[in-house]
Amino acid sequence: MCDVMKEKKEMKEKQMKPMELDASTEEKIKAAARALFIRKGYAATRTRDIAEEAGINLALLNYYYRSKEKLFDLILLETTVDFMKQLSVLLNDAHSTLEEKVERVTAGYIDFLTAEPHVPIFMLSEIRNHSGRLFERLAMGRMLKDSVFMKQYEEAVAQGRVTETNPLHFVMNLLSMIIFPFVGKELLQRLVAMQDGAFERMMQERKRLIPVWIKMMFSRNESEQIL
Amino acid sequence: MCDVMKEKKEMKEKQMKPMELDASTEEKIKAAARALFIRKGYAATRTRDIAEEAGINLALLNYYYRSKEKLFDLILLETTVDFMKQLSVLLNDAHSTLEEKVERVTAGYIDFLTAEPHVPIFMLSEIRNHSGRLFERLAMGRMLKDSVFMKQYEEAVAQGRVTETNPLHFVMNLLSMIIFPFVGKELLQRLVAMQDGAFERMMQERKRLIPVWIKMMFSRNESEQIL
DNA sequence: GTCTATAGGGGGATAGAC
DNA sequence: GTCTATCCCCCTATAGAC
Repeated sequence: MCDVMKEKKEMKEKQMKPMELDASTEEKIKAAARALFIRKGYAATRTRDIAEEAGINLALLNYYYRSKEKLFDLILLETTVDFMKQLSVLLNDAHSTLEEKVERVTAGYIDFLTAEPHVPIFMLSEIRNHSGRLFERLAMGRMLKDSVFMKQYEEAVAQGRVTETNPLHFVMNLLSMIIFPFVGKELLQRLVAMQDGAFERMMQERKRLIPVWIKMMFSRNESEQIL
Repeated sequence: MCDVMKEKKEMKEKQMKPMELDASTEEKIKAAARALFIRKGYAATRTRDIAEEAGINLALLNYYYRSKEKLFDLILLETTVDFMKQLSVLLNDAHSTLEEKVERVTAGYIDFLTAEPHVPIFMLSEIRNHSGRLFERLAMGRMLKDSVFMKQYEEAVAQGRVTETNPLHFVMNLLSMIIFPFVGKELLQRLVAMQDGAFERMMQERKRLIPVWIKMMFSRNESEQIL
């Protein structure tokens, strides 16, 4: 676990605060910071805005989180870990087939990104600047390699059910088709003239379509093409 | 044409500067600004850094471009227009087939993004904040709809050669598979343990693979599956 | 056109009262 | 724990000399 989260945890334990019904000041600050950082990025977010959004005073931000940067690191890390954990859980379900995993990853992330469309671009653009110190200890280097998904994929290749032997292309294509439309929404909506509702409807369609496309791309058994 | 570019053009014409072999001060500033804005974004880039990168004095930035924001608007607009024009030219070539267009878009953008990997995330994250005033006049709403590509796509649908009838899914999938790996590089490289050279090699592979995948996804004629 | 020097404002952080 | 007031640095922009 990294410094930021460790400090955070110790702080919590030391204070022994009881669970409250309405969010504690500490949580209100974090929620406000998360909303603003994710929407506008680190550099464009002012601590004064965070305080206002949280309905508290600026000084409290430093009281609880020491500095803007420490607060940001916490949020970037939590957001990324949550995002990866979601993927990890789905890829390591021992009771689902390869096809079912594709369906669940697709549906799960499309729902998540519909609710939180700014998360991927936030993660991807901020990791570029802050990754060095933050993600070294995360050790997700073997997350894909050691997954149940990977074992099933290798089986499918061995049995000749799948054509492409590099599983990274498979994962890349799956994540691309799921995530990119949300990242590129602004541009895609301008490329064609698209209403706001139309985009959301397309994304719901893609829950069904992406698994079919993936099967068409990688399955050797052509009779399985459903559409 | 928008204000930013118009002002720029008038400025140039008024001054009647002759073409020089080494870049003019004006161009040096713009080049430095482009490199920094694209790499770090608007808010995180300081005018002092731009001046230093350009090897000139800070005051000259304001002399030539009035303000940081005007300089930024110019660069965001130019970058976006260049990016879209590249696409527009390829999609409107009257002498290439649908399949050839897919191949050329793929190869063209993979080469471009290999050289300029930060461009898409820059465009996509900054358009979010600055789009309002900048892109209204660009009128790219009919760019796809009026293209040769679209006519060929509709023909292919009418002849039953293509399954998916919504061309936006087609374009979305193509652009997703091309662009997303560059946008998500940092995360993808951490998801698996990947060397630096490995990523570039995969992207070169994808020049060949993406057109094949697209054909598999959307072509009704299964015998065309080459791989 | 290009420089130095500086004005002017904004933003992160803290001191100290309550 | 929470507030007000304030410090101080840094950044953009400009005045004015050359």
